[in-house]
Amino acid sequence: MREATLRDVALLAGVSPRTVSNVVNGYARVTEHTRAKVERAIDELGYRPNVLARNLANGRSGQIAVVVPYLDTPYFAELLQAIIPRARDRGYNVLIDQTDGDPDHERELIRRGGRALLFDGMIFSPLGLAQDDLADGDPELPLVVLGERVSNGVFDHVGIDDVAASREATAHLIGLGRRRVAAIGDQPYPTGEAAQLRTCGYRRAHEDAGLPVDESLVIRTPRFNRADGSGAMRHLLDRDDPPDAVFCYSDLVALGALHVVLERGLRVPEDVALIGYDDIEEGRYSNPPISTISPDKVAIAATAVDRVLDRIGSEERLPGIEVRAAHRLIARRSTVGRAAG
Amino acid sequence: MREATLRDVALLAGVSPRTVSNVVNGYARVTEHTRAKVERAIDELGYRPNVLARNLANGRSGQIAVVVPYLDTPYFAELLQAIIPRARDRGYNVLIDQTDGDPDHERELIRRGGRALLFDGMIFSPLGLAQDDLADGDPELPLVVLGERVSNGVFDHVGIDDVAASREATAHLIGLGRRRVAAIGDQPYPTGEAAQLRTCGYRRAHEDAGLPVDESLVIRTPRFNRADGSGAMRHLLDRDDPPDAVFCYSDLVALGALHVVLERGLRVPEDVALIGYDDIEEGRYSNPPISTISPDKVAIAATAVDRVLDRIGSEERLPGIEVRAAHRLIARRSTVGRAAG
DNA sequence: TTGAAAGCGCTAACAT
DNA sequence: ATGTTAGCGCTTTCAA
Repeated sequence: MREATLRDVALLAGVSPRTVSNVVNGYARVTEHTRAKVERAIDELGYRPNVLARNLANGRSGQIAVVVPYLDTPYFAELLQAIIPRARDRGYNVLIDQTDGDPDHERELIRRGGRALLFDGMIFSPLGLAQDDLADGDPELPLVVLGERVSNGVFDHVGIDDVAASREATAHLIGLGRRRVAAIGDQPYPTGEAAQLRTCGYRRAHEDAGLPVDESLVIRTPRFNRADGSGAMRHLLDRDDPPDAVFCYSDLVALGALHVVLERGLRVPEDVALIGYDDIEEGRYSNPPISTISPDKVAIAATAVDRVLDRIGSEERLPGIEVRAAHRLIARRSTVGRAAG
Repeated sequence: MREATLRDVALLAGVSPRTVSNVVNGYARVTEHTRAKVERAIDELGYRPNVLARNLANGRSGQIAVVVPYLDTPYFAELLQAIIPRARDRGYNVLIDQTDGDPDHERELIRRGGRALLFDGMIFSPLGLAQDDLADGDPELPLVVLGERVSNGVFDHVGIDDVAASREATAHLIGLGRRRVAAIGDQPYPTGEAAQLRTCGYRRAHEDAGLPVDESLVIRTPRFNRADGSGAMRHLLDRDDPPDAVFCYSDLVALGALHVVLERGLRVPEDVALIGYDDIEEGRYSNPPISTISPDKVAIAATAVDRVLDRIGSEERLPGIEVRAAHRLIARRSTVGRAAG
């Protein structure tokens, strides 16, 4: 049997479609009597509004896109887990896209190529695109950028203070008496902005302590994953003068590095102390658990969702704002040893 | 400026909307000449079809829902990473939903409550719903169920042979000379079907080897996560007669268990051998890496997507089929020690 | 092969 | 407070 339409309900209840619409959407005031009649008709027919028709009439899809480089990166998975319910609470569905860091794919998305109108706004964690590329996006698209970029006044940006956090992480290692602190995860201009900010914080911490930076201890990696961490760590341990501590630009990098250090029969943190970034659950269960920079993911998710929906709901084009979420350093056994319990 | 519509293109090209539609969709035959004219007009106006309108006219959303209990479970994240591109290749978007294993939420989804018509089909990994509950779903909804269930002839089911895989995993431990093999992850009827199949395989392996099952070594856990693995392992190690090997019903459980074993100063695999299930990347980087049952995730994803889209495309209601994907046992250091390299 | 026109089911401006 | 009605932009039947 055909699905009941709003019109069917109106006919059965003996009112106009307009009134049914009012009841369904909670608009305007409707007499208690009328409302009851309409609701009875809705139940009787098992009426469910057709989202597709509503979308067309509204010119809105009721969906936001969340674009991340990799879905199986725990940090993004944890972030998504916070974003989805937040959006749902506000009546929005989330469309997830992974780009694999492909610049063309990313560019197409912010231009709303292809699937135009499928989403009303976007939360975007760019990887392959440089700051300037973001300017080419569809200026009508309500956009919140996650991560390390700096807002250019057009879109919003939500993230933690990467320089400060990296400085703290590095200072933590130096404060533990380490003198040869390596960094794994630097990336070249122009796309590796997140990485560059972290390297900047790493340098600042050295300056603060009056220590020189041994440039050969700053290792570049293509991504922030376990394999990159392992590879870089192997390289570092093959040296005649290996580091006694490493600041890793993600927890995955730290876990990859940890794997290699233990494999070589070295001890963590006695021989090499390790600190990561992101505070993913996996880092709390590794052996030893890894110290890390913990960004307030729930705040980041909530802010990003609220802001993109505000933009969608607003008539005027809102100016881009910059939001800094909180972060804190969590010291675990990979830096402080048994002292961390 | 307003977005160009199909009508605008038709006007400019001097043809009817019908013809433009034919060109855009590659339908029917269109004269080379007409097509060229239309295409020129499309370029000139920067015309992009309005997906919302198309959806309404077609009565299709062009989206499939993928419903998983938890997005931040690496197994699901890895599966999704395979599902999304496959669906995209076939012109479909993926809508991701997480249920937290909430039975009501799951029930609502398979009934297409609320957001009816938002998706044309669904790939569903149930957790809170029992086999019988699935029968209440909207029978019109093209549905592919993932995991352990058995198809009831209405929907499709894609998964590996859990009993066989669990039997292999347990046999692997027994074959290594272990005699007190525990199992972590059993769950009670009626919802814990996946778990029960694994327990069944565990028992079979004992029968095969002529060993009795010590029922007190079969530990129930609410979920399959790290914390459950840790808790259960603590419980087992507190006994006077702890096990010398553990079959864990997921890699996360195994990682949680591993954490506890090492924390107590015991050795893996010398004191306790551990094997997991799912072959998530994390298990390859733990120390030691964990042995596991590796399901063919790419095949599972591809089969599920293809099947649900076939159902969507088909006029008649297809009968439910049962698809078994391949799996294999991967022996790593958590069971075979240094021998695994 | 192409045109004309009737929906798809809902929203909202306008009217009462 | 409720009814009337004209779209939203596309697809597709029916005619030509």
